[in-house]
Amino acid sequence: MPELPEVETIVRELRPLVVGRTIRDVWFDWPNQIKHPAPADFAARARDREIMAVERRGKWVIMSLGPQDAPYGEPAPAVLAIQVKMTGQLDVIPLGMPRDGHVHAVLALDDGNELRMRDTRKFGRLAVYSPSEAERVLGALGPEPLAEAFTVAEFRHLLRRRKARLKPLLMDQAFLAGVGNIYADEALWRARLHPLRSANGLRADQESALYRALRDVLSEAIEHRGSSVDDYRAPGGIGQMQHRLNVYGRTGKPCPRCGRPTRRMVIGARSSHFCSWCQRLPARERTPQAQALLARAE
DNA sequence: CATTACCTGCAA
DNA sequence: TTGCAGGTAATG
Repeated sequence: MPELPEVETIVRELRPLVVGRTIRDVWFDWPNQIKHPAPADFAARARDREIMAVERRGKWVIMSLGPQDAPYGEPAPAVLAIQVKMTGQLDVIPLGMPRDGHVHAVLALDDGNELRMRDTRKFGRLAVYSPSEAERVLGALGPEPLAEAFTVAEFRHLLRRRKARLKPLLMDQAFLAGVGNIYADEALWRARLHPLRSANGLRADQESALYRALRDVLSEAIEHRGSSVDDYRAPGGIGQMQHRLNVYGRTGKPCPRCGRPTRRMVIGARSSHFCSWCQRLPARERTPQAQALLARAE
């Protein structure tokens, strides 16, 4: 399930394969995956544009497209934005290679290759935006946790304005861009914080620990090309970070730090994994709702 | 703020 | 055959 490190890996591996190429044709067979503009207009908006750059913003793959050079094309640049969500895979391979039934979008490039998205569950989305539309959509995202400009002081400030539980808050893309279920659980484990803790109830040293934990785990995951737990695969193959996860998907297994069992509980309709000992919830934060959730933990 | 729809594959 | 997995948009 691609989060920041997985999308970063996809972007790095895609970049040398598509930058400088021009999109010559567009095909798709599942219009629901076209987020913008209307599916009927999508191909015309994307066609005959050069891919100038490939970047990541949160969990989005962002391709800057040059102006259309076709006779009646738009003289303005555009942005191709792709969300791979749960099961999307991007590949650049020779045009016309056999497709299985899960390839639902293909961009033909001018070098005889195609950029294809394979997506079993069809949650992935493709959009072509004008630069100002892209700015609006991406502007709704929170800060990039690995950006140099993202300091512990800023993180502290953001945490103190929110009373929400840490787990759903870390996954809120408007709060912080790019963190999903895996790395939220892993960062909380590293920082020894219970997922139900309130953001504005942390001590200063705990705020710093969480900042460091987030940056460390995301950087380490990028070094290992992401976690291939289900369908995630970058253009260069699967990642290796799944072997280095300490709590995610390890329900019942011993905590690598203290040996006590890893527990799993449902918070905001998503599973959370945490150490029953290292990440205790202070008595002060054991509200009736928290107690009820904890009672249902495995 | 919490829940549901979107989807399919696969485990129970 | 049911239900769960989960990122995000949409809805209550």
